[in-house]
Amino acid sequence: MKLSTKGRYGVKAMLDLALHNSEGNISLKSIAERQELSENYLEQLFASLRKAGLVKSMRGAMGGYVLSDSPENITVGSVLRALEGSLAPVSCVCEDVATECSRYECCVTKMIWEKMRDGVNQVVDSISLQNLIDEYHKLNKDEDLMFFI
Amino acid sequence: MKLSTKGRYGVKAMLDLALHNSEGNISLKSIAERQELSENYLEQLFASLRKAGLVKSMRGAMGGYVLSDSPENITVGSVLRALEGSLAPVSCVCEDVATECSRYECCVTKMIWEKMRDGVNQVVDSISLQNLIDEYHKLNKDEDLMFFI
DNA sequence: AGATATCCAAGTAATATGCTTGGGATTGGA
DNA sequence: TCCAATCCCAAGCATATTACTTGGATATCT
Repeated sequence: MKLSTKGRYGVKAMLDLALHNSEGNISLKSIAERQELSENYLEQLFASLRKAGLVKSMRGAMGGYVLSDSPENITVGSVLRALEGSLAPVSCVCEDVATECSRYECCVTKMIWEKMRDGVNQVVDSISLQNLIDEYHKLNKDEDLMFFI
Repeated sequence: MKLSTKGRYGVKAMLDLALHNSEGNISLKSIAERQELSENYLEQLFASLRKAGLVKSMRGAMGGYVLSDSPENITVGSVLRALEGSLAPVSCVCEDVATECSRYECCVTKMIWEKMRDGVNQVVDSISLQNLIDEYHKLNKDEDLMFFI
């Protein structure tokens, strides 16, 4: 039950963006270089993040992305769900597009999947980008690399 | 971040086994028929469950499987981990074989994955097969089908 | 005009999933 | 003693998913 690279890269990229939040538009090129990710692949991730309203984009020279809201108001959960879809462990209890199941009402195991879904959501919704920034500065107190995350 | 069919089928099959716990050896054939699963595929799942010590097997005619312990003492978590491996969302925080990472000590996002892992484990380890049996009887109070789960 | 960006749609190699197939070994009963 | 039922084991395999790459179009600043 692993996250795909979309979720992992997406959180990294969003934290990178948050750490450079005051510097205006941030290009995917610079994020890709700092985090050692494929720029073209990041494009796809940021298309989803933009559609989810988490980032705003500016095209052209000096263009790039900025967070749509302050880091305190963007949770890891919203980033992950924007990129991975529902974090439910089975599709029948997805918040977005729960797949139909004939015995939905009498399914015993459904209770498990719902609790797992809620447990995961509770964790990721309680972590904001600001929490990650704070953690970052705590870990990198001396050497301020602003680099690998 | 979905479970594979191994985890889903495995929980269903283990609940089926628990519901027939008093009837001696239960063949995969009968479980496969009741739950509409592939018998051959179930063989693979039960190989893992047996290695994990969750079921005991008896070969030959009248053979089959029984739970190794009472349903109260077998958790959904142990079943899922036996079949899916660690439920950690990324491999660097797997309990079993965490993959190496050069920046393990200074990784900011690691905190997220650990919390997700712990959150999921807490949920699934708090649900026993007996809890599912109780739930089953509650939902099927009138018609006692002993069939679909 | 031209460099630097985002945007968008396909294409693709590698990997994982969800089984099936084909055997072998063990056991209980006729 | 034989045979049917069962677990056990290793491979094979079609399909789907993943993790990108490629090739372009469009917008913006200098």
